[in-house]
Amino acid sequence: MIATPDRTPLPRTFFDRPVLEVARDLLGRHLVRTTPDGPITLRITEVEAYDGPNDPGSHAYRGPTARNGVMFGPPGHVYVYFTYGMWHCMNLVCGPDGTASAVLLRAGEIVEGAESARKRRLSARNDKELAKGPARLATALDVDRALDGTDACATGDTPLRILTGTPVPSDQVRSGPRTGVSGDGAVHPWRYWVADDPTVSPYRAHVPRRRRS
DNA sequence: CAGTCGATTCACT
DNA sequence: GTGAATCGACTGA
Repeated sequence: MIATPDRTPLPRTFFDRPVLEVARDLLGRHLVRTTPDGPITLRITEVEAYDGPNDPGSHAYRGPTARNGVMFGPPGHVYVYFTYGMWHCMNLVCGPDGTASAVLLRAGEIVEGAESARKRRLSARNDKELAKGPARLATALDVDRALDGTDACATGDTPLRILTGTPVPSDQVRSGPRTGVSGDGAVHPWRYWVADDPTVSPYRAHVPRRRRS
C-alpha cells in the first residue's frame, strides 16, 4: 500500500543537514520542473552525495570557482554543471551557507509530464529510461546552466521545486560506491538508491579516457 | 596558453 | 564490451 504523495514543499531546513543524511532522505521525494509546456514531476530513485572540500570526488575539492560557486551558497539551491561537452547534471546544495556539499540527482521515475520528457529523450526505448542516469535526468527535465542557482525551496514562481513526496522506508534504501568517480573519492559508499527500482541506473566504475591520437 | 580530462551517453560489434 | 562525441574548466608552465 503506497501512500498518496505529499505535495507540501520541503523546507530549507531539510537541506541544512549533513549531506549523507539528506541524500538518503531525498529518495522518494518529488521534483517538479515547471515549463511552458506544463509541469514535469520526477520521483527521485537514485542519488550521490558529494562532501565539499573534504571530498576528492567533489567539484568543490579545490575551492570555489566560477562554475561551482553555487555549491558554496545556501542550502536548497540547484547546482547545474556542463560535462563531456554535451551533458548537464543537477545537484541540490546541502549544509549551511559557506559549506559546499551537494547531492547529485542520478535517476528517477517520471510520474507526470512524460510526453514532454519523451520529446527530448528520443533515444529512450521506454519510459523507465527517460531519467535513468544524471544527464538523462537533466535532459528529461529540460535543465541546463540557465537554472544554475535556482532556489528549489522558494515559494511563488520557480522553474524547479522540491516536494515532500513519499519518503522511502530505510529498509528499502541501498548504498554503494559512487559511479564514475575516480581516485580517492571512489572509496566512499555514498551512492544511494531505492531497492529493486527499475529506473535506477547501472553502476559503472570510472574509466580513464584513452589519449587521442 | 596548450594540454588534459570529465559526477556520461549512444551507436556499434 | 568498446570507442567516439564534444567543449569548457582547470592545471601547470
